[in-house]
Amino acid sequence: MTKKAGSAGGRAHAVHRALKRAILDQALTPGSKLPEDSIGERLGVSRTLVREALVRLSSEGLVELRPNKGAVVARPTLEEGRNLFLTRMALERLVVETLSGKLAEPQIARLSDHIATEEATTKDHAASIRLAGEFHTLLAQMTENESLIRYINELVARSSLILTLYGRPHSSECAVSEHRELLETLMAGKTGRAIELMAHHLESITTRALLPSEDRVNIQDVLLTYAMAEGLG
Amino acid sequence: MTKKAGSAGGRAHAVHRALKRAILDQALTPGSKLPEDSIGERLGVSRTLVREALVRLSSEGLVELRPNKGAVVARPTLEEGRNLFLTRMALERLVVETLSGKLAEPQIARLSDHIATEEATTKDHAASIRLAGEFHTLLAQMTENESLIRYINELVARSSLILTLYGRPHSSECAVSEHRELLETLMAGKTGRAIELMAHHLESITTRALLPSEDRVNIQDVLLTYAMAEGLG
DNA sequence: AGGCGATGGATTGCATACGAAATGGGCCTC
DNA sequence: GAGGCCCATTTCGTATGCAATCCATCGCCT
Repeated sequence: MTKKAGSAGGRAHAVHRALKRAILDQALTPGSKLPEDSIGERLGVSRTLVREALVRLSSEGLVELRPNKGAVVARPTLEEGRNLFLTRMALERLVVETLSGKLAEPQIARLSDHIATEEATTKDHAASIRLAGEFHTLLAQMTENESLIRYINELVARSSLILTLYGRPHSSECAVSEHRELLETLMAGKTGRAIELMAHHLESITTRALLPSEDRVNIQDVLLTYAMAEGLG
Repeated sequence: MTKKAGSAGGRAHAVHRALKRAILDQALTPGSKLPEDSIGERLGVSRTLVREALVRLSSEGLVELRPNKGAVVARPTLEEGRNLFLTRMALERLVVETLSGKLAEPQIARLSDHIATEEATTKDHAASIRLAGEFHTLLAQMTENESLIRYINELVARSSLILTLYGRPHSSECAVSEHRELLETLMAGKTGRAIELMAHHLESITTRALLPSEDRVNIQDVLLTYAMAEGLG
């Protein structure tokens, strides 16, 4: 009865989820080639389904589709990164406005639990990035605003990409304490303050993680570019 | 040298553009079936390309992909519509903030020209909806913020869908005078005022066009829902 | 010896083919 | 005469095959 493979929605969606997860886990890093053949072979599906998944991923901005030249994991520029966080800020503001003073008890519990998990995860760098992102998508989902949820999901995913590219290795990209503080402010219904917190929170990421080490970041970027050109990966 | 068919990017993109345009022009109205075979036959391409285009369109929220049941032009609910305008407001606010006091001369000319065209187009209802939308996408493009541009484009497109579904037939959905006033406020660099204007402008649409005829709209919505459930379409 | 054009392998672009699910109509039964 | 079941048709889901493109390598000509 039950279909054998990974959950619902047809195998095309399964491929999409697999690739997306691989990218967000940094198993596939920005710039990686994504040949239809090898992926299909590895996942046990035909190129057709891989192609469909790649189209979806490109719509989400996670992969770049270069005509006749194959797909690669997206490699956002630093400026695209800054613009992305600007956009994200505008939408997260709406999330906060929508949720302020309106969180129900189970929602609060869920968020609090999640923050606890974040606090407990200090070792694994990649995991803490993922958890930090999930906190924001969790908030978004509670707005029950479909388009808002979709866009926040996309932006959070791409933010991960950007942080893996330009983020400082050992800075706390998303300070967990700021998540807790935000939650408490939302519960108290202090909308204005919550907006400030969220703005500060996201601005911290861009300034703390992205901009301050501008020269270092540029070096890394340039080196990676040349490495790719030389076929080193 | 030059490829024969409709501009660049491969035929899949051509199919995508064709369908998108057809939907926005209301040649294909919400709920219309979109069978892969007939579309492919009509456009002279195979189902493969049509499928790819439909996947893209579903990513943009313009078509709904029902597994094993075919694709239809999206039919947003009234609540989705309201949420969508909320989201759009948050992003248009960012557009206005970014552009206020920073418009260059050629940009101003371009916008002014466009508004003139809008003013001259009072007869054709569908065309005036399209032009009003284009004004907003034009503004967005001037921010040069890639993600912002993409999302505004999507939201404007879906807004058209919603207006064709729930809009009052003869109300001016997007008052042109408000566009002109907004432009002048942006030129003057009065950011706060510009934000107010944009908010009022979009709120006008939701309240003037969507909400006031709530009973009429609800009847239609409810009836359609039941019709669908009964297989009438 | 160095640059330039040809050639072969790999990979994408697109179409077609085949199996599976849903939909609609006809026939049989009650 | 009405209702339900079965089959035919239509449309989707997926795989596969062929032509076109690109990239790298090698050979050739200057």
